[in-house]
Amino acid sequence: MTGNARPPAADGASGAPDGEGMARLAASQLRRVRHIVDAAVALAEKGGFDGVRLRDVAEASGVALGTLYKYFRSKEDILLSAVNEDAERLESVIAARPPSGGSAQERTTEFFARATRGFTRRPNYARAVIRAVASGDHKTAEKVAGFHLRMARMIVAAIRDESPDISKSITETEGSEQEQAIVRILEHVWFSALVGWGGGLHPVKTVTDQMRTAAEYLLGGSSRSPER
Amino acid sequence: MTGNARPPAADGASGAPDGEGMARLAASQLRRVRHIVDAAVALAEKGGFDGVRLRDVAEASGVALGTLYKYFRSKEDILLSAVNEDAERLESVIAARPPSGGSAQERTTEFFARATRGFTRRPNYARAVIRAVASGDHKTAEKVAGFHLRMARMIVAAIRDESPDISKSITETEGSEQEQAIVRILEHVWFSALVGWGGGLHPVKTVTDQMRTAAEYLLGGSSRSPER
DNA sequence: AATCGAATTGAAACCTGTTTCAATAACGGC
DNA sequence: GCCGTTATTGAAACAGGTTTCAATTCGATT
Repeated sequence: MTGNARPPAADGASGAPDGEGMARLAASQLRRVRHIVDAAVALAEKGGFDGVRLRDVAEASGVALGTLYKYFRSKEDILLSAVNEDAERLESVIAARPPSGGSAQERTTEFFARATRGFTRRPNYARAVIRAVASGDHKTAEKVAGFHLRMARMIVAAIRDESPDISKSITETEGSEQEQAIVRILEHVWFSALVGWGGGLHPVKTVTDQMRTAAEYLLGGSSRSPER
Repeated sequence: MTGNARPPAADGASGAPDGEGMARLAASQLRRVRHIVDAAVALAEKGGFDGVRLRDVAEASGVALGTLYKYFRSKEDILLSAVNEDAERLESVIAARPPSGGSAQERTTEFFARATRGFTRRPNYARAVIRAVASGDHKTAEKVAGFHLRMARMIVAAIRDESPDISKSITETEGSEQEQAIVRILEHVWFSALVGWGGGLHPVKTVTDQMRTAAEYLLGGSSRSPER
């Protein structure tokens, strides 16, 4: 009886590690995972979600399909790892040079403008990732939640005119009740607007415009009752 | 030379009709389309998106796979037809008994509460439909856009304390600039919150709660700068 | 160096969405 | 009722995500 590709479980990091759970892997394994994600991203940049053929990912990253499926639960899972790395990088960039606007509203608008620009700079990859996030797969909920938490941390920082605290690991939701409510809405609007962009409903500019509008309503000072 | 399943094109209603484009079909064809959608919905109620196996849909609705693909471009397309019918029905219900709250904020909150309740009453079906909407398929963008337009009409009606005008066909965006901006944000929040629910990130109650919060910020009178 | 368990491989199978196509049935106009 | 056109069927093929598994390799331990 030769070993199966599946670990004997019992360990929480078994099923399909990554993110924090990837820490306990040997160097050679980390290298494999890295290659897999890199290959998937490269293919996504060229051909979007459909361009990421797992057989190609496996070949390009020099592993067998079975190995790929040992580390990732699905195609979406790989792309979610990639977008989580993106978010990490974004947070570094934001921490190094936080939004500079004078008001919370301005800083938030600037933050989303920068995030959107950076993200949609590689449109095919962006669409692929959006589809992965939107797929609503329960198996990948953790990674999606992790992404949300990191985004929330950056948004709260922008509202407060602070730098996101990169050193802290992300476990809890950031901010006061009210801040959290605002942040959730902003995240919803951003995500949904990106889905609309990805689906061809509107151009990128619409995304940043709508984020500006949302920031006005949520963080701007003026009250309003809509006029026809 | 036997006829192919594909019409000779040249007509806008060719590729894959439905919605308005479905009007010019013969009665027997309408009946087929109806059976297809019904079968898909029934399967989705049982097994969600994955439960809708097109071979089963075809068999249950008594048509061949080729016929199914003559009327619909994809699995998502079928589910989008279903959700558009849902939206139509919802609009009838709303028109018959519009949200009764005293303020725009209250009516809007009530509207989304009713829409969410009705929608998530069949969780598997709802998740299937969410996934179809979120898939971001360019080929189905029209149906998604149509859904958005109808939702927008209902939301504008709720804000204005009117009944949605069912008689009017949906072509243009409703409402003033400002109303449209608010409506778009509300739609984004609703959609994204539903995606989160569908992906197991939070319970249904979170959806309605977040809609209430969004309505407060967007339609409530009080200005605010978030307190920590 | 021998050894044992875990990781990896390679190749095939499986499943389901999608496409294709020749044969057949249904329909509308004459 | 006949005819040409269009719709439908049935069955097969294709594509790519996912699973499976016996054989092999790797790595740490001794």
